[in-house]
Amino acid sequence: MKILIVEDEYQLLESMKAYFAEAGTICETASNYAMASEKIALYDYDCILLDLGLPDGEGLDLVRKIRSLKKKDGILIISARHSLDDKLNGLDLGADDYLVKPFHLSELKARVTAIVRRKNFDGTNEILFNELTVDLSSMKTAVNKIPVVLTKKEYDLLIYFLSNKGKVVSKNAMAEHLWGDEMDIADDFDFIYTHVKNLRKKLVEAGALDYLKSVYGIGYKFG
Amino acid sequence: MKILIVEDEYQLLESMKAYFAEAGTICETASNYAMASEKIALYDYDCILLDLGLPDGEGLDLVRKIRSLKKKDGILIISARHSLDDKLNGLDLGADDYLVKPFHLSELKARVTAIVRRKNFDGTNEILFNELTVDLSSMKTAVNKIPVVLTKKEYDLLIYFLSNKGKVVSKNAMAEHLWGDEMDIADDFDFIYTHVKNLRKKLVEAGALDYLKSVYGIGYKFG
DNA sequence: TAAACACAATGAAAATCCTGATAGTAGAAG
DNA sequence: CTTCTACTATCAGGATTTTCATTGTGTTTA
Repeated sequence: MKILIVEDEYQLLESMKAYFAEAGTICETASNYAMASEKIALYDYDCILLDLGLPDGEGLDLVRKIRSLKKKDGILIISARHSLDDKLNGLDLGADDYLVKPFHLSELKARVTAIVRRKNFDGTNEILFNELTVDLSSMKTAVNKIPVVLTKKEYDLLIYFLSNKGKVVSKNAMAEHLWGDEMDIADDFDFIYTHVKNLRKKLVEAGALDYLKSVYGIGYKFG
Repeated sequence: MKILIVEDEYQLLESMKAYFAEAGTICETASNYAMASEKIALYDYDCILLDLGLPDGEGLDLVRKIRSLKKKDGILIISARHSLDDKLNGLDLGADDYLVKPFHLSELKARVTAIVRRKNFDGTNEILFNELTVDLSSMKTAVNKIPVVLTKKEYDLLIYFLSNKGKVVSKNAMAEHLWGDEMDIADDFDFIYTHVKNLRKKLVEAGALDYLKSVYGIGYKFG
């Protein structure tokens, strides 16, 4: 999972980042309107955590912008303002949820998880695909009800494939989502092959069909 | 693969037929209860797509009939009715899945594929053509019982030719079937020649006759 | 019929992908 | 702190897929 945190208070930004990173989420950050705007235009995120009180621009404009770009990133608005107006405005413009400062990091995470879950999988916390089952809340995977133990990367990979079922995903996009922008796009993606191989092997050995087709020169297509 | 489509709406019937035929599936059709009943009694299908709203009989009776004949055809019920009763009834009587109108053809196809896959899970599903044998469940090919090792594309190609035996297949259709949406608009089919060549070579070297005729300006004809 | 053209087949080479072995790393356990 | 273990990354090989250049074959036209 990959999120963008837009927040100008340095301390808070760092805590949020640390909290999510701890849980294995790829975090990118922006501390002002301009940076946020740029990153949003360039990348896709599972969820954008957006503080409305930015120094150089109106946060709600970002919401408008994201939706006008037809992007499907989840949006969680964070604000110190208690005004009902802002909240309604945000939701009207297409934000998915709203959180008022101060808040507990655990609540923040719960809401982000909820948004991502809703966005990708219709609110159920289980993904079903033929003989394959993935329980998002417990992060357990199974083939025909028989548990399969996946590593973090394998699990992330599987989730990514499942949430892009039927679509061709490029290795660039995969790297982008699973490793964030620490990784140079021009690098080669040998390590992806290995994770794909391991994931495939575990699923097939557990009795699943191999739904993953490689698309020569581009990436993969699942389902 | 061979399916029977039972549907009284002419337009829908034709679209479904076209969609499956394009993918190399053999399609037979019936537009009323009587025709369906007759075909079902006479032939075996991998899957029967059954619309419940027939003019001259109750579709669920067909399900009952198929099962009482101990036939193992897969059954996918299609209906405009949302009622849970119908769904449960159908599944109780032995249907394999249920689809409510309106639906996307892609979903229909996915469900049919799933049914057929389930049905053939441990049964050996073999295609036989003279000295040629293809085991679909294990994806193994043989000439006169002697195994021939094919690559994925070669295998796909062979299956496509076999399921369109006797018919002329265009290179466009081949590309569509073997590469689908993974490939952008293809203006160049050079790679098909290569795969055809490799497949031919392997089969002929294994002792099979060359059943593949090229059709100038269009594509190929197998058998 | 011969020439001109379009399509098909071929072999070789390049690009990409898969696999197994191996080494580095981080966290858990002792 | 050290060892153990599981995970991730890297690498080299071989396999697969695609591209390319060339040659061969069928079709049309003069």
